[in-house]
Amino acid sequence: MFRGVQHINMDAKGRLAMPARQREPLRALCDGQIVVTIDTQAKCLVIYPLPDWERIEKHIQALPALKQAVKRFQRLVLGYATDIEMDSNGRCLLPQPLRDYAHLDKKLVLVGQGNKMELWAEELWLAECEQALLESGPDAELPDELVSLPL
Amino acid sequence: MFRGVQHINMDAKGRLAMPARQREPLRALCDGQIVVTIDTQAKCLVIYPLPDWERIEKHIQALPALKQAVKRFQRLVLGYATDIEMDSNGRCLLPQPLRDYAHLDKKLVLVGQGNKMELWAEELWLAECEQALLESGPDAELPDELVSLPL
DNA sequence: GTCGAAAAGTGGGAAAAAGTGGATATATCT
DNA sequence: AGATATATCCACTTTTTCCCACTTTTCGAC
Repeated sequence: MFRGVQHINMDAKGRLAMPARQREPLRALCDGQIVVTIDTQAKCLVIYPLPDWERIEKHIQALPALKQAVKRFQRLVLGYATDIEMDSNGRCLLPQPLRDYAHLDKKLVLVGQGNKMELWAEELWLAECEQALLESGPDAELPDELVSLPL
Repeated sequence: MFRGVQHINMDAKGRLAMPARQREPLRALCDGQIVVTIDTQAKCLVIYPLPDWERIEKHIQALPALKQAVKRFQRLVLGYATDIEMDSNGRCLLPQPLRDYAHLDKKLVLVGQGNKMELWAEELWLAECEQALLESGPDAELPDELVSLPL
């Protein structure tokens, strides 16, 4: 399981070192084989262990492709999905198109989400946090699903 | 499986170098034998490994050809479908009619879609992305199939 | 608290592979 | 038969990949 918020750096070649905390889980789950794609709802990337992604990919491909909105969703999410492997130093090389989409430069934030991780440009992550706290904070009106959560 | 968004160049002779990432899959699946045809719903080309295309071709041919709309679909998709082989350098020569249909000039984008790939003029791809992000982005009303996706 | 060892993070460089352009040979058409 | 167009091959340049070495941090022991 992937947990925790970690600030990490991407080097000049576009390589990012997986934090030690996530390395062992990654080796165990997928031998360092991950798939990175985009989140269409936010300017960030999502990182799946390869076997998990393959299941999700099947779901997405099974959708009715004649609906224009569905087809476009498939194009983005399947299109950007990229196989990536950790090198011997535990680093991953992110292809330019993915970096561009999420506006990644040097300072990044890796956010555990249980079965997957999210990768943000630090600046965008801070903005997202702020916004999210407005919507989930003390003065917010929460949707029903949240109100009834057994925390 | 074909994955990832890759920006590539077509040279003056209309040749395009398959990115290294896709070459091994292509050699394994179809020994470099592919079929390229048009997507009737978007101004792009689709690239299939030959054996996959042969299955799809059968399906299309089996459709009721007396329906005008079906017949016309067949004409386009079967008509444009062209056998292409990678040369010794891993390059493919795209016939003029296919280039014309998708408005391909120098800068192209190759988009993996699992079992097939799409080939776009860079300019049109960017426009398509923008449109798709409007329809699947943060403010979009998503169709039910997408809302219920377990990502 | 400080020192030391080990692990994690970082940068750079050399070898290999991929991409690109051009040249020569082959086929086709007039 | 000549000329044009097409295809195949070769050679160079650029990029990518892989690996090594250094710095920094963390953890543990004294």
